[in-house]
Amino acid sequence: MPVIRRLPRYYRFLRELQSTGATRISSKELSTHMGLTASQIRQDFNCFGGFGQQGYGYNIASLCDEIGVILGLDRLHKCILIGAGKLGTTIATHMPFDACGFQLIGIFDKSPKRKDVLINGHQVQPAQDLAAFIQREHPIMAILCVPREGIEPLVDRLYQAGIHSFWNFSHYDIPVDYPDAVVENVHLNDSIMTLCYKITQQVPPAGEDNTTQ
Amino acid sequence: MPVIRRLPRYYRFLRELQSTGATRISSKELSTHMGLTASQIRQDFNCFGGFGQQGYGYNIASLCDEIGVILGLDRLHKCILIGAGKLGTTIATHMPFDACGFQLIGIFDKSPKRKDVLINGHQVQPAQDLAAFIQREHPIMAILCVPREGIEPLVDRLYQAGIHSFWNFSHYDIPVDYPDAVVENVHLNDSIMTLCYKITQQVPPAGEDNTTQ
DNA sequence: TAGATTGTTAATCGATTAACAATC
DNA sequence: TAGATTGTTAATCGATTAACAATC
Repeated sequence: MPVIRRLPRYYRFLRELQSTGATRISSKELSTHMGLTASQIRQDFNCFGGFGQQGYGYNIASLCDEIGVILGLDRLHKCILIGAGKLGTTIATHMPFDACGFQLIGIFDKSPKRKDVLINGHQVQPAQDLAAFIQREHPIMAILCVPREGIEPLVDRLYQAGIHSFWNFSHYDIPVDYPDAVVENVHLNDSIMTLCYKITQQVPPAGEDNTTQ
Repeated sequence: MPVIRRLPRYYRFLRELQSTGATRISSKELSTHMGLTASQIRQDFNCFGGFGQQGYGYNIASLCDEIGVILGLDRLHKCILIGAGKLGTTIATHMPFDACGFQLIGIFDKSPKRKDVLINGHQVQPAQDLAAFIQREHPIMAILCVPREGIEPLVDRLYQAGIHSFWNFSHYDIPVDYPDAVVENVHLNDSIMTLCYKITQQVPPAGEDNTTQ
């Protein structure tokens, strides 16, 4: 699982490298750029099968392709977006779905006022049509942009209807008691809070105890 | 370090709980809500000193406060934003800096055209004034919203000038070879890619091998 | 063939879990 | 006091690193 979390970084770096015209790289070289050990990199790539060649290293193009397949970037995944408010509209409009491997196939909002509003080519649909829509179109993920009060019953409904992957922007953590559900709780604040803490550690602290890590 | 990454989640959940009027919680109870073991929770809190009381549990309010202090949420950290384009303007306008423990004290852009444009009460300043400004005001973090080509020399300059913490939106990973630097490379795609992969795992895969994660 | 670099196994390190004594 | 629940130590588990044989 920590391996998987590193894959996107590998992917980005290798694509970047590829765009400079490079064709091969060794685990050693890669390790200096990524701040990991060569050993770990070889271990990582070998989790998914031997992509390298002894005495040569890794072919950047095919390595990229392999990682792309693992990450599911070689195909589009259908998704829906729920909550056509400010945040939802922004995401629906500005997120490069295709480039990210997604295809937005529907936007929903429970407010009748928002019905049929056109956002980025999609007519907002009423939330009560969700179950039927899901059964018909089989989207695989839901992007949640609803207020925190609405989130729990909504996730229940979606889960029942067959969506088990969520990208949640609601500023409320979806609890973990859905078996096999995949939830990415996206909180802007998360990063900021972590960063704050690290800053605190770095700057001479103002009188509180220096606990180890 | 994994402990620190869990703190924001603890914090959010406890605040949520607090708002419902609850005053105490045991590690056992907390564990069911958070999907962790009670043991781990006690271990986590004890990294920073004993916040609990035997036979009673934890006082939610004071636990929140303690975690808030650890995360640096009890005070404001000065920061600057660089790159007053579309993304930078959006962040400068919509990010709740205060609520996140930050205070935006300056916006910079290298383009003379953007000079003196007013964004959320801040006049855009020319990038060449950066060093002097940093020396005078001592911001602690820079939010980077510049195109990827510009990022490397910029980070060099900022680092020299005394900023060692970055929140980077440039869609290019800042390399890790600045000692003690704290970089949060924020890629929308990261989450999506990871999610893609997890979806892949979940959905019956279309003919590729089922490697053990 | 010699040099380079992978794939893979074993050793180390760190984080999580279990257990239980301390104590409210 | 008895019950509950923490703080803390020891045991387990998993991930990272080191080492080296396989092989291009």
